[in-house]
Amino acid sequence: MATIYEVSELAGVSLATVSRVLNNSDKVSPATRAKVEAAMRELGYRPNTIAQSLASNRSNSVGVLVPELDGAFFGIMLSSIEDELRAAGKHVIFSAGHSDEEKEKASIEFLASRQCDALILHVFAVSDEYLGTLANGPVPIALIGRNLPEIPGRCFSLDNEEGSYQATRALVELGHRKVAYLAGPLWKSDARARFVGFQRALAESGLSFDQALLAEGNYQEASGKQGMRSLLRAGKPFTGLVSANDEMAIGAIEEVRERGMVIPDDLSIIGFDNVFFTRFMNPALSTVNYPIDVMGRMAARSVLRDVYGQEGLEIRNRFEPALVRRASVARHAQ
Amino acid sequence: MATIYEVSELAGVSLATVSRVLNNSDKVSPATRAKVEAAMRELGYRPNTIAQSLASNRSNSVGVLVPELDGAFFGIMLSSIEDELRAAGKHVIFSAGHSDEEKEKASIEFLASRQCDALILHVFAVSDEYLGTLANGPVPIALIGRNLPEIPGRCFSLDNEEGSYQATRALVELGHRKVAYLAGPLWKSDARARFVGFQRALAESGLSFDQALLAEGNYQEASGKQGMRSLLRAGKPFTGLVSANDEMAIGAIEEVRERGMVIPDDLSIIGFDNVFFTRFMNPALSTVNYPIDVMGRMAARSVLRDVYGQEGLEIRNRFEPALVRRASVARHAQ
DNA sequence: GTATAGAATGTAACCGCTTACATTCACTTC
DNA sequence: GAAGTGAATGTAAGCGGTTACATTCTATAC
Repeated sequence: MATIYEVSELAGVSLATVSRVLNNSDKVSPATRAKVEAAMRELGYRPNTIAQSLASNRSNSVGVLVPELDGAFFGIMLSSIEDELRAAGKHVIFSAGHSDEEKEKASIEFLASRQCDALILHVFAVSDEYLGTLANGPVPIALIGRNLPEIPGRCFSLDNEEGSYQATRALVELGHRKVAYLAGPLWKSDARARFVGFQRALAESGLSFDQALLAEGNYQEASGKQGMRSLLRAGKPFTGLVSANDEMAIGAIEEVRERGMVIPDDLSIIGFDNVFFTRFMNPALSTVNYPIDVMGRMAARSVLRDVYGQEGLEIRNRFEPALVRRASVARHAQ
Repeated sequence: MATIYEVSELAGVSLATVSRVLNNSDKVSPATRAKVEAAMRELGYRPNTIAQSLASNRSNSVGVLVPELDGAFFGIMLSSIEDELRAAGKHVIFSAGHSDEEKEKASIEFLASRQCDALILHVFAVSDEYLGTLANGPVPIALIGRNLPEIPGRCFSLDNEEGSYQATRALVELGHRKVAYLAGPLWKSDARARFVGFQRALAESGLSFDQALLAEGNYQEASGKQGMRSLLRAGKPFTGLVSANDEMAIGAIEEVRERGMVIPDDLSIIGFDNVFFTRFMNPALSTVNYPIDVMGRMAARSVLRDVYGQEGLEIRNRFEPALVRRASVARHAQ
């Protein structure tokens, strides 16, 4: 691989001049620029990004941490982040935190040790305090699905409470008076917010919340199935179910089916997140849309703006959920 | 951030010695090693990976190119690759090729310009010739879902023909005599192989292949729906459908449903790939398992072995598909 | 014609590490 | 006791760029 030195030789200029045309900065006369570019072409020269990084103290890489690399939900986000950053000539290093505090910290360590210029994190397990000190450290961070007062401009979140409020309202308006709730892990802030929205909708409709109609899961399919089993076993009748996310809703549906109940005739179900395969289900699952793709894109833009000094980027920080009505809910005959 | 120089000062040794304990190579006396380690700890020293890369001419990063970053299928692969490589202290740079020749080439260019030590590619659009010259270039590549004679040890593939052969046989054995085929884009080698397996199973069962029962799609949902529409419109009756992948099968199912037909009573359907949500469908989709996760892992290991000199890794190159029987197929009453 | 300013280009130090080679030093060996 | 040996450590030259500062050159003003 040719180096900048060889290019300078061939073009008959100094290293500095070649570097200047490379960074098309400063003033280089059109004539020398042309000479240098010709030399680069002739040698098939491509800058060594590692050397550039070392000299400029900028790696042009941003680290992205998500709970899981697979999974319907995060793939979308990864995709939009990569798309946006790649277009700006930056590259992305991904890592998975597996919703475990130690693993999340280890991954952050790992990414930081990789000289990332910035980190985009979708984490739950680490504390606000930890994130606070991290945010005050040398490498800037952006947060998806979480708010940190220290860096309001680089936090991107959805109004989770509003989302399940809408979902619950939809069920109530269809005549459901007994509505169960399948909660996410309540130590996670978003799971709590979603639960609050559910309760608020109930209260506003003059319905009381019944502890026996609550089950807590971990956002995964199996826990949804198990949650539904415990709800049914409790014996309190209900005609609607609001699930804190789509995956648990799927688990719940499996359980319901195994008992010979049919959806939505015997039970109306509504999920949250609008992961892509909810459309494919039969009946298609009603859910609440979570615009994770644009949120990822916005986070990417915020680092483009704050870290790389790019200007004129359109950025939004707060997002509104939107109800997606499909066949898994039906009117309840009073 | 502390540098190796400060560590050497504090420990009272030379730069080289610090570097030696860092790479725990060579012989360093236990005493000096301890001194150095203490100094590193005291300074909170962490090596600058960029500088290491520049000096050692090794970036410790491997580039991974997939058609799409989102999507049920590739997420699994990304996940296992990251897992395996991360455990070895390497990091992964992902990029998407979008099954487009120019974009795939651009992504490969991009990854190579990032000084990746190796590339793991899941590509279709670029030619064998292009891959051949790439493989002879300076950066080693590994291929998933494709074979290149130049690098047999770093190609990882599934016997696609066998997979659809099995799927088709399964339908035939259930009494289906009229079986339609929803092909992938036939310019892709795997789509062709799958189609061949279908034809072979038919021939072996003494059934003739009817051109009117063939539709070609692009592996995406919408094309499956459209393919099914054209099959139905053609008017030739059939009781079974083999789809070249699961996503198209989903599209086909939508179309079928809209016409009031029920699966599997009116039509038995079988897909290919066993993407995770096939389980969630109702009825659950029969399919052919594609062990993309272990294939990704194996590709990662092959670069660990060939590029980073790691030994004792268990590696397999060829994989066998396996039929997954679920509720979307039923016996056809003769 | 000389002084002077500003644009274009060059010089060289540095980024933080690796590594070939040189040096030191404590033991053996005869 | 001199010479030889090998392990531990040090020296210094890169790796391929960036960039502050110095230098050269040209055009303008007087």
